[in-house]
Amino acid sequence: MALNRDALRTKMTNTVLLIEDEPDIRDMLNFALSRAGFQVWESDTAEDAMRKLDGLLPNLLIIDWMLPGMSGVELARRLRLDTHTASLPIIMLTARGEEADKLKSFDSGVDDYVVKPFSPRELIARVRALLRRVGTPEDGLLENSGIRMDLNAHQVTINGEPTKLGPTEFRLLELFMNHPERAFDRAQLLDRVWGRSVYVEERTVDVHVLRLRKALKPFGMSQHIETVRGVGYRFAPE
Amino acid sequence: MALNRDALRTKMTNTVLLIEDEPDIRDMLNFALSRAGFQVWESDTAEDAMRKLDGLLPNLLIIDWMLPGMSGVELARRLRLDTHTASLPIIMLTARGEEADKLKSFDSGVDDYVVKPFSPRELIARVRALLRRVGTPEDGLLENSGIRMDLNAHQVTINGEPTKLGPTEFRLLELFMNHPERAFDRAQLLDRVWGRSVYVEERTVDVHVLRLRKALKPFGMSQHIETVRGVGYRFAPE
DNA sequence: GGCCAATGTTACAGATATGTGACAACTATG
DNA sequence: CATAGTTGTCACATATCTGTAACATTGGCC
Repeated sequence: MALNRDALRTKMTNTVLLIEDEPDIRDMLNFALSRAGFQVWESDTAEDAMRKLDGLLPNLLIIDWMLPGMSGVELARRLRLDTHTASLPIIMLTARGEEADKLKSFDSGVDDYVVKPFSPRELIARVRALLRRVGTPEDGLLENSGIRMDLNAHQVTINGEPTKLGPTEFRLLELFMNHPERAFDRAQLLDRVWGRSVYVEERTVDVHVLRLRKALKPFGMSQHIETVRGVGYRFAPE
Repeated sequence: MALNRDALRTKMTNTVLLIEDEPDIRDMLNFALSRAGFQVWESDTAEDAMRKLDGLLPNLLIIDWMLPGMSGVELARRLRLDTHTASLPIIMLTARGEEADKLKSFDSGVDDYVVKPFSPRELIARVRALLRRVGTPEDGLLENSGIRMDLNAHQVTINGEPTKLGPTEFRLLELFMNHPERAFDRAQLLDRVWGRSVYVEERTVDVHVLRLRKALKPFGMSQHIETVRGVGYRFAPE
């Protein structure tokens, strides 16, 4: 848990795709969002937005209800149908305050709804609340050189194939993958994998490194655990 | 073995805990929520709510800003600090429309915010949107890998064949299927399946996992409940 | 090459964790 | 208040992990 908090804090900045045709509002929101630490992409039409969403996905969408061409609601509806974009958090922006609109909006799978005129600070608060709720997708995931550790599921997969690791080997690999390249001596490994209060022989580390290598061997990944002669061991990415 | 009555409260699909001191509003919301298919629990103070949350958790909280004694914001803040309740979705309800309040509210970890007077339909739409975002199924149907749970009917079918599960096994499977892949340790399972006010041995979890596996066995589904050695258990989809 | 220290490897016995069956107490319900 | 079902614990059986020591191999240095 404490780990997750840290992971969130150091997470790279969240990206927001802002889909709004009125330049004034777009600029104002871009300014406010940027100042709040978000990276902002802009689109002035639904069509342009869909093109942008073909590639790397943003963390959240802000969509204006009224857009030239395809409407915001229609865009939201379509995004929900596509598995690639289905789980993107969406906040809808609109000038109309009628309840029917809100309900239609929610029905199309929108996560939140803000009525113009609104305060940028409130919008940002809602953006933050939604991102907090969604969590960053790769949270709790360690990946490097085809080795993936899902810390929540407590599972390791190599090129998609699940692998079985003993508890100690799991923690050992976790440490290595958290600090790729870095070499640890045996004392450090004992400290960080076994814990401070336990006394075990330093050579025991060697045995567990061997066991970890054995587990990675069938996938041809054992060479990633390198020996640093006279020092200890390190994880070597591709 | 002093069992807390609260812990025995049966929980059906999509339970909402409504924390509101004004009887009129409470009744109105209870009516609207019930008609929308939610099971509603009520509290008229933050203190009572906290007591209720010691047992099995509802799916969502609706908290009034103004409460006698501990305020709604303070309650939200406290719930966020406790890992047991930290991830509960919260909607804050308030008569004040001032922006500062909203921001304070969001800062305390609230997911959404609705200003009185509001339309019950909008509130329900927001409840649904939030539950959808969190991953709670709206229709009370959980399905994965051929196992289907009807949370309303309290019934499990595997590939169409009905199965009988004890109450505890049912809640256990419900938790697992709500969080596929994720590994839970025994303390977490006790917390979330038994409720935190109950004290039972950790090994008791093992026995119920065994019983759950036995129930799934005739359908060849027992391998979906995986042991994570040194940690606990997890649900593994196909 | 020969030597030494560092590391790789194996085997194993003890320690831990988990699976399982039995049972008595408890609950709900009619 | 009797019955059928459920619950939590325990004791014992298995399965898996752990640390160590002994021996094998490697790498560097003279």
